[in-house]
Amino acid sequence: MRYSLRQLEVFLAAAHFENITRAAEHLSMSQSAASSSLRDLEQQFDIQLFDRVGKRLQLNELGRVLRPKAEALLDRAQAFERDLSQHQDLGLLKVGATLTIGNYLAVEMMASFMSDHEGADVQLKVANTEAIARMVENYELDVGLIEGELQHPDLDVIQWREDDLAVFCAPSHPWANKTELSDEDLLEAQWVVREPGSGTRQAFDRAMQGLLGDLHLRHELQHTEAIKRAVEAGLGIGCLSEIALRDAFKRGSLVPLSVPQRNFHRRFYIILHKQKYRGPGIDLWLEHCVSYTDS
Amino acid sequence: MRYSLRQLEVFLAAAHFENITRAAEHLSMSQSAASSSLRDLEQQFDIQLFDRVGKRLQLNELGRVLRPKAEALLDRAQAFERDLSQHQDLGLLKVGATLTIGNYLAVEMMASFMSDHEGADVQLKVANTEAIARMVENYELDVGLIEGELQHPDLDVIQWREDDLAVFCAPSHPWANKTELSDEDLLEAQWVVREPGSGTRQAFDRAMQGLLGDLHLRHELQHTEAIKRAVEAGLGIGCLSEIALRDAFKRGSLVPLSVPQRNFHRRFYIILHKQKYRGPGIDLWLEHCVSYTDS
DNA sequence: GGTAGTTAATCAGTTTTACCGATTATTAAG
DNA sequence: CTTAATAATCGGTAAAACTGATTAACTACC
Repeated sequence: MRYSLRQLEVFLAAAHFENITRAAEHLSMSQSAASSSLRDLEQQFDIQLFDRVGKRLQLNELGRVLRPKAEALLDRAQAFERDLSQHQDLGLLKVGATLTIGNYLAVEMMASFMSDHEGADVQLKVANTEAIARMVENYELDVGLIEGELQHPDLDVIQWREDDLAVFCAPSHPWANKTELSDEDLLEAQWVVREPGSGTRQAFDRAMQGLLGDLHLRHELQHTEAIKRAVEAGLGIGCLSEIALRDAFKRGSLVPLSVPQRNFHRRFYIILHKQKYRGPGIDLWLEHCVSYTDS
Repeated sequence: MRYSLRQLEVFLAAAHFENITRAAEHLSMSQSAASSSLRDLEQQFDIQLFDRVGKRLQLNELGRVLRPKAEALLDRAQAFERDLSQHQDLGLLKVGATLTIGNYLAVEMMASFMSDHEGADVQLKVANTEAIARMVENYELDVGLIEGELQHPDLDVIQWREDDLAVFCAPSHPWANKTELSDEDLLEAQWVVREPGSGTRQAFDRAMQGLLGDLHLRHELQHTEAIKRAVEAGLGIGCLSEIALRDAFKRGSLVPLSVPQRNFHRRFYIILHKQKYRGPGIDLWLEHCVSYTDS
């Protein structure tokens, strides 16, 4: 064996930071040790993993090819280390989710996952679809749960579950007892919706095709709870994922409105890096995602 | 990482022979080295992989559980070692090109390159000469294909192929059957040309030396196709690279005009970062550039 | 254009690790 | 009881990994 796991760690940290000094800090070693470790690795095989010009380190073609393989190998090595340690723990699972999923699904999923699997540890990161995808691509997250569609050569995108948006108003709103809204009603309404760029807004825009330019978008807010409170306060009617509204509907603090001629359906997706090693923790999480149904 | 690949090798050899001496021979090391290597591994994790009954080593329960995982890991490590030494893979090649080259040459070059070289992947970025040069300098692109001249201490600028601009008009234009344009004609004409800063415009300006201030530049457009449509519509006469006009001339939708006293010749260049590691992918691409002739 | 700040590489020196040869202890077989 | 086989251990050495300091090349800010 002409290389060591340590050299792999250095390589991957350097690839991640594109900076030897920070890589060394991250691995708790001196900058000179990291530098020579990387040099040794390259010399052993007479290759270059980085382009160097002055102070810059830039992962080159070969480095980009080798990185996923090294990442997978090191993940396996770490899984084996856990096996050796007998702490049959699954390791820390880093999950990313978009806002709606993170607030209304993922937190409970995390809780039930951790109670199902003694010793499991899940870390949740909430961000928008693009940020989640970037972090999964960059090995900063193990799994992503997203709303938006996505196409990426290095990522597996798995259809996960179905979701529907619901249009709703306050119980005191004049339409609270209306059986159905027509397109004319939609045009007349004062809307309180999520900001452009969010997955919920994308789905809303898609559902409103044809009317979009003529809607009265009175407020664009970044948080689902803020939208619910705004609608409760009578500022207009809203449109959010059903999962964010279930409690409010049950309590009666908000009232669903029927809009049968519009399609509010969408899908949630699970994303994973194709070349990442899927240890037992990830496998169990995927299983959990499939079997999980919120009660 | 609290263990080494070497320790894994020792563990596996010992598990195979159930005999440290043989295992040590097999790994070309002393018995004592093998013994302490195995002891270190067990001590690090405070585990026992073997039952020791007198002189005999017997793989125990835990050892039997861990052996297959260790085998799998070491196999992967060896596969990765092969990847490190052979690096036959071409990887993703990031190519930048200016507008004219990108639209009329590079796309077909990419396609034929990828069909010639199984497994090659080329990404194309279209931008102006300065932007391409900056990205090559910054290691964001592996190769640049540009029209403008360039002088840069960190970049290799290689002459690539010859190109000629052509002056042209609509078939319905009064000059469509004129054999030659004089300088007086050029001054009288209504011109539709590319915007300043573009490589095509640089070449045009150079060709028009001496007349430049007095030309009627009726329209300055950023896209070759827009210029062609403007000239077709009779808005004036144009000047673009022949490669952008070949189809239109063949179809007869535009007509070339002869301007023998002016030199419309120019060169295309390949640019590369001097200090960049030129892997097999880049080398193959350069070869492809030299040999490629559009049919 | 000069100056302070970053950064990767390098060097000299030290610590740690890996390894060897020799020895010892334990066991099984004769 | 002796002998052969073997794993563990010990002392010493060579290799490696690492550190701190320095250097050289670049960046960014005046």
